[in-house]
Amino acid sequence: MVKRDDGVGGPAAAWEVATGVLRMSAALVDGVQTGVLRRGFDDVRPAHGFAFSLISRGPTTAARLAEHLGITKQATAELVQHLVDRGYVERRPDPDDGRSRLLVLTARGVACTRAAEEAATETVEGWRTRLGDEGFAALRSALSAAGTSGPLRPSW
Amino acid sequence: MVKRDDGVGGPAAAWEVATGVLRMSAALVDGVQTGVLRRGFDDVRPAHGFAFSLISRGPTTAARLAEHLGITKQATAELVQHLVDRGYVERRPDPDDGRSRLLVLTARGVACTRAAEEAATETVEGWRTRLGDEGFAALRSALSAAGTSGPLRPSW
DNA sequence: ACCATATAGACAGGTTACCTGACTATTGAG
DNA sequence: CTCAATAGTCAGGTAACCTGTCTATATGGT
Repeated sequence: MVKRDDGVGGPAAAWEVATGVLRMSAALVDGVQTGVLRRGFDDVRPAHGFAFSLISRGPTTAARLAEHLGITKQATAELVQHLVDRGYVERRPDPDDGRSRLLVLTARGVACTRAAEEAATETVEGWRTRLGDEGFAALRSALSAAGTSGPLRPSW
Repeated sequence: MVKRDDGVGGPAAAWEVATGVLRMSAALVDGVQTGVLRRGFDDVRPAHGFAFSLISRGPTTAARLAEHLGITKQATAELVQHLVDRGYVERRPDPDDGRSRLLVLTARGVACTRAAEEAATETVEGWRTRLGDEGFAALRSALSAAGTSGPLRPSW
């Protein structure tokens, strides 16, 4: 008689899921990175993508971005400067608060964000091809049902 | 008539899966990190875990570890020194090759590896609780069917 | 047996992405 | 009107990576 390890539960299954998640995430990050590179953006790192994902939702401040990324204001200022220098982001005065400056994407920043979304979609569509519609739908609903929430940020 | 975006395919679904994978991976890394910390190991980073995962499979050399982690030999040497200094890893002469030294886990290294596995299992079991056995099994098989392969290493 | 080349690892030095701490300017509440 | 809180900057430090160079050992061709 087989043990339940071969079915649903047990540490072996947990470990398999853990490594699967890590591999899938690594494959996604890598796919986005190379896809963005292939589209001509060779001066952005994955961490910048997480910054884009906030800024593209509308003008933000460096302080909010720092909280979103989970890093200090100083590190954020450096990251923003990098993006400004390379023409992805623009700083403009905040009409409502003389201390802060609003961060907005330039046209190039929007293009890069779109490139990242396309690359992510490509990678994920590759999984859908392998899984079939049914398996893909199962993956999708499992991911959302697992309820891992919080801001999207680099993990290590 | 609803569009197929609400069913299986389309860019929206792809994006949802992408962010779900990233969030789940981040939650796992975080869960392992805090779980390992709670078990008394406060001087290891996630990257060390990927080193442990290779070394725990049997004695290795720094060169093989470098390739496994996808970093240079120099960075690997530094990482290994860190682990040796803190009593997780031991260097011993390679009987078959006078140039290389074999890396093996100490008792402390084994204990830390086990702590990481326990923490990972805890985190994954949390998902199983939310998903139910059926959803969890679906997640498991989707992850393995997606066929993302390659060595387990940090992605950014 | 010998030499050329490849490989394992160490040493020196540089880059960068983060950190802490101290500072200025502006806001907002009592 | 002051005073604490907040947005951002400046100065300096740390650690994890990098490239380039070196020695010692191994290996394959002549």
